[in-house]
Amino acid sequence: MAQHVHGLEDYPRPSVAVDTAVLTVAEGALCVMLLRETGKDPWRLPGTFVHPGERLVDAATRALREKAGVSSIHPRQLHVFDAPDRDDRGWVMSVAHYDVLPAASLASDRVRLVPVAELPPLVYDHAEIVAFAVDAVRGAYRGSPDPSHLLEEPFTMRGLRRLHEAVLGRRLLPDTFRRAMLSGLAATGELFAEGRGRPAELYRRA
Amino acid sequence: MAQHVHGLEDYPRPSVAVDTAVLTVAEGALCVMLLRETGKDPWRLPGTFVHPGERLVDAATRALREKAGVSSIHPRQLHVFDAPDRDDRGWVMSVAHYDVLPAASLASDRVRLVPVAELPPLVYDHAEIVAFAVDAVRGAYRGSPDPSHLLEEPFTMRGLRRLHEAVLGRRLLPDTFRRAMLSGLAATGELFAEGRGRPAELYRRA
DNA sequence: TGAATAGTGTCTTTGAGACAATATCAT
DNA sequence: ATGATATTGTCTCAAAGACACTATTCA
Repeated sequence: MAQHVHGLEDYPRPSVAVDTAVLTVAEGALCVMLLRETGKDPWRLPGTFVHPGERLVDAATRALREKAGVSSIHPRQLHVFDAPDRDDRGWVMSVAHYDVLPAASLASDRVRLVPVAELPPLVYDHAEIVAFAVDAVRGAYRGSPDPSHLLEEPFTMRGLRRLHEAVLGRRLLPDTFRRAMLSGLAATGELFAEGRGRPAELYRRA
Repeated sequence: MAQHVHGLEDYPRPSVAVDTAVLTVAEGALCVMLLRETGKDPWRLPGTFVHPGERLVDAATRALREKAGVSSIHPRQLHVFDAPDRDDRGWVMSVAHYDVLPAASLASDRVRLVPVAELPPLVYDHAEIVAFAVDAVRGAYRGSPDPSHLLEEPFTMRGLRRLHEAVLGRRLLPDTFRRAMLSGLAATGELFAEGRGRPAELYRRA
């Protein structure tokens, strides 16, 4: 990479960070993964500064692996938070990212899963980043069945509906939900019985 | 602003630029404002590096005023383009922005309005930025009447429809369009006659 | 059999899309 | 009157929402 070519050395540059809101569903609620450096710091999202030659998505992935022990992640860009005084360490822009992962892959003693409806105070503008991420994920779950692959296949219609109810934060009518999702599903023909009642058919994503 | 505090001085930093796609409607087509430094350079979007303490939106506004003579602009953030080799001068990220302005306010000998359907080759990834901007603007014009205030009030339903047809790049049915837009409009009660035919009612945005 | 759960039938409402009819003006 | 344009009526179709019904299983 050619550094210090004409036009680039004249400007002071900002530090560019990435911060990622990792969302999941745990105990029937949409949760965000938070961590804190020490026991008394406020909660924060995992983030890091971008290294030279690194893509933003790779920086976000690296931060999650190193700081939260999370792998197999594919962060997506949300928004740049650029208030000059947002970070008291200096001029730092944060490119917010988000991703959605199964809660099982977030098991670590370094992190805590917190329902997005009960957020504690977060550093800087991290609460705003969570709000952006929640909007993006809820939008995706309105239109298609489990776009983030939180469920293991195959799954029942009831399981899929419970997941969507957790993500959206509201109850869904079983019949309306079924008809909205069927076009994006493939029936396996297999059945799954759980306790009483008629067994449910098992589906995969189409 | 506190510079060189712990943790910030250790990392080489990228140059952060803003590039803005200014869209408008001219001669019945959605156009983007392009400029070039010299006569033989390829076409480009107006952009600049972000100055210390400056917000991205202010940098974009400054670039448009200085390089294209455009004022009264309110750029909105689209996406960060961060390929490490996207700019041959070095490590440069570009935060893409867009805005929509009346063609009359873009009159300048430094710029050219080009229909987005007939883009010439652009520098770097500027064609991709234009594509992002076109998607955003078309999405906004699908749902509500002239959200970017391109039309002077009051206007006729026909004028509004011609504008939306230009933005979306396809013909719209007069009656369907009218019914889709009426909820976002306020009828003035005044009429406007243009040549033959029944005079059209004049509307304002609701 | 009865309770519980899964799935379907169907009615209503809403809106898009499309075609046809009516209204109002210039010539 | 005739042509041109504006506006409304109405038909069809599809999808969401909601309620009621049928189907299948366990206790």
